[in-house]
Amino acid sequence: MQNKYLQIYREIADNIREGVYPAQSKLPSEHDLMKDYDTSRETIRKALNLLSQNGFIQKVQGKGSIVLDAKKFDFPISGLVSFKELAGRIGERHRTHVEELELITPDETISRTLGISKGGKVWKTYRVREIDGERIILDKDYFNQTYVEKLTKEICENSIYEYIENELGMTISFAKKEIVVVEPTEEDRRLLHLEGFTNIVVVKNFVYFDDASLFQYTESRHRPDKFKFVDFARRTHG
Amino acid sequence: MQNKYLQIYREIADNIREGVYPAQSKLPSEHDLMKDYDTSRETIRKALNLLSQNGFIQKVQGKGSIVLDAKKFDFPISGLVSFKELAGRIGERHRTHVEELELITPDETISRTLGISKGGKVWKTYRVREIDGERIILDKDYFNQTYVEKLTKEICENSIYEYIENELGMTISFAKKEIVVVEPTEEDRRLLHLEGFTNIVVVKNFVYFDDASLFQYTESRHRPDKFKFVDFARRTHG
DNA sequence: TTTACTATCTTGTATATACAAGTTATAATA
DNA sequence: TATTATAACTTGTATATACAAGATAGTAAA
Repeated sequence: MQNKYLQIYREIADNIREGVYPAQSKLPSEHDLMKDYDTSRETIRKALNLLSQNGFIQKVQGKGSIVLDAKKFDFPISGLVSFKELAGRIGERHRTHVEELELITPDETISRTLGISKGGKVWKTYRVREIDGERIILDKDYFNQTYVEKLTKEICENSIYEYIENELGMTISFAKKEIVVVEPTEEDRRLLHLEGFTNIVVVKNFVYFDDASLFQYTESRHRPDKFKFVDFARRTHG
Repeated sequence: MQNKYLQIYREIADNIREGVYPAQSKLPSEHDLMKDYDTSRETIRKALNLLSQNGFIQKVQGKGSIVLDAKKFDFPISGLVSFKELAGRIGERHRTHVEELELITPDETISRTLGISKGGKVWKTYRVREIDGERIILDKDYFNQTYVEKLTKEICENSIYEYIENELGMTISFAKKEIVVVEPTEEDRRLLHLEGFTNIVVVKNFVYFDDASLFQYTESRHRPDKFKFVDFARRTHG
């Protein structure tokens, strides 16, 4: 048995996704949910606040919790999900080609970004994501070897995040992302199908564990016509 | 006097931005903050959770709250801020050209996106954002007249959000965003400086009030070389 | 009919308590 | 010395209470 409030969050989130609570309708009141789940109001409120943060509902004082349109969930790359999780969601035919995999002594740039000390090593892997026969995304990943000791081609073909979380037992927690548009390099042109494209979308990812240690830097290089980023943002007042 | 927890949040956030709590250091424990702010632990925890959500700190059970690198705050367009707020932050010389402003009967597409009923009207405005003498962004805004009755050139040149929040007294609450890359239209080429660019970054914004009513649809069209989007994402487990 | 009030329902804020669980430093033990 | 156990300190979860504040429906008064 786990967290009560997380369980309630997931149950209500599923209900919203499945249309049990349709968009524009209202959730039961906190008082009613208390009785439904046999718990305290604060626990219900924790679950509702999670739903609000993640764009499922909008709480209005005095009225209730309004269900928002959950189209949010054909999200391509917002949030922090692995390509495998993503591909599973969109349900397309996809393949991953591991183009490079080696343990390197990092150059100045990578050393600084990942905070590698003298003599420290880094796992580097280039992976091309193919969807419906087209090579669309080039993922350039760098892992601090202090945290990820060994990588294999099999792990890279499946899911590195799955390996890290399930095998190594680490908890991936948060990331800072940066999206820019640049001209493709020779490398991009060699590895991706870029005929006729003069720009490429670069998503830089700095990924951290639970304890705020930075373990991964990734550059995800997308063909512009297949790129889409969806986000949910709340306005902070003051 | 306002919210205690919001005040505490802002005070600690400012302290982090100003380096009073440097990156990688730890905040005082919840117990100590309780005493500092003469409040209860739950109130402190509300403030800390806000800081965590917004990428200021990482909480680690048993250890404390680790301060993260607050570079987050040279953000160009993540979150939900107006161009005026943004430009104020980056402190560059900017100008806004109001290219179009009229009350229209919306076409099918706009009607459907904004949920306009028969006979309903929409304020449409095109604004070009000039930074350091270059016309870089084209903002195409559509406002449901039900919520925004009247717009003037002066309001559009200053800040529509400021007008809505301060004059109309409405609370802008959240938005769904979508980022894609497309080929520029003739209109883009006419209004922006696009010599040599074959792509344009389109940020679609669906903006909602407090009570979950959709009042604005915006297409922000950016010259790709000047575009940058920064985001902070937490991984949701399960 | 219209207006104003009131009771009631909703969510928001602040506080207090209890215990669970993870971390760390210290002291006791082998 | 090295290991183990303990105590103290940290954050996490769950509960209960009280009151504030916004929304709504019904009632009473003008």
